[in-house]
Amino acid sequence: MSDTANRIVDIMAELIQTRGYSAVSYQDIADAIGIRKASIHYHFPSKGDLGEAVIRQYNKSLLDELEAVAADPGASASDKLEAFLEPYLSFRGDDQRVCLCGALAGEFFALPKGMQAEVTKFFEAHQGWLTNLFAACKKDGSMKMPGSPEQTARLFFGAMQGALLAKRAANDDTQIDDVATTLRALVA
Amino acid sequence: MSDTANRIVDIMAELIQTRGYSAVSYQDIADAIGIRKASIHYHFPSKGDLGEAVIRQYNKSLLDELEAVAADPGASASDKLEAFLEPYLSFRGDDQRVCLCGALAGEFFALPKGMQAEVTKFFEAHQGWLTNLFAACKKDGSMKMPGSPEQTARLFFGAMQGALLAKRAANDDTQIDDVATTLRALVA
DNA sequence: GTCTATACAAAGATAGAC
DNA sequence: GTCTATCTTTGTATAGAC
Repeated sequence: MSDTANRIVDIMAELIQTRGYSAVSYQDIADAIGIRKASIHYHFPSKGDLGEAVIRQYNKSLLDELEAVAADPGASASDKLEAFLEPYLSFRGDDQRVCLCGALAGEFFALPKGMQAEVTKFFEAHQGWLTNLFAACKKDGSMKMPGSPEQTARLFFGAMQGALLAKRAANDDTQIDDVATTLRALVA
Repeated sequence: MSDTANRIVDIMAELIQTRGYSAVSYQDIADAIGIRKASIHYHFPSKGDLGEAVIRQYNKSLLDELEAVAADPGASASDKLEAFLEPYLSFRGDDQRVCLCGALAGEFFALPKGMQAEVTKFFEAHQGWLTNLFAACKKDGSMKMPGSPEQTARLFFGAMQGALLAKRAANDDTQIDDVATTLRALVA
């Protein structure tokens, strides 16, 4: 992908994470990176094409991390849990973004089908990763947990997604740490 | 509020809950209830006015329920928790909606300031209600809990908001029950 | 690859008749 | 209160010069 295409994807991701997909226009992107609207269409013919590219890059970036930790024999169960939490914790501070796919999930049926499919992948992949982690922990007894591996995965995933929304809507930075701390204690 | 105004608010709520605020137009509403765009402007001069009215009605409807249960001397702590969970559980089935304010939180900075303020109120009121519930339970020992009353409130609230998004994005109805079941077990 | 120019549809909103 | 008609701006997208 060209340098310009990368800049377009990056700024689009940021704009979606702050305002949502429907509210972002090619004009917004053009203004942000100092080119013309028509140039964006050269790289991404339709807005849906761009949206898909944004989600795919986001998914890949996060999943690469998770898979690397999962495959690391030196990483403890706790290390792996922290690897899951880390991206959410990174939204602390005055960051106005939420999870890309969390934002998109809120306007799900306004999205083109191709984007919907990518959002679905994100949810399934992250919940699946957590389920695998907790299933392994259940086997070797390295973590207690409040329900089945899948139930626990869903609780953890949903709680962090919700915490991001709450942090921003209630303008309270401590939301993320509060939920992360409580989740850690549940399996400690 | 007139009958037409009520119908406008109701359909707008449903459209926001399925597609988000930015993706809904006056034309969509007009088509849905069989009137003309201009008629909507008579009742709600601007889209932001309508958005605010929608959130206010949503907030009032849910908070009235919660406050009634909180004030009911015959309601146990468990009854009160169920009253909190009930609106989330109602999204099970083939309902394509999520929580109105959960959807709006995802596109927070695309909203007019007046709407942002109403969304903030929702988050603070519901987390506050839960915090009060758990604080009372801590005093009388009627529930165990995994953290402080406020931390527990944030966990419960975020987890249910996240569960709604996950249910729809992953197209898996069991998400909501799984999370609700796990939460109940945490304080049982 | 980026630009100017433009097409075309849809958006939010207002004026004024009924 | 609802309508038709219209305004103005913005949206996505394409054509074609450079």
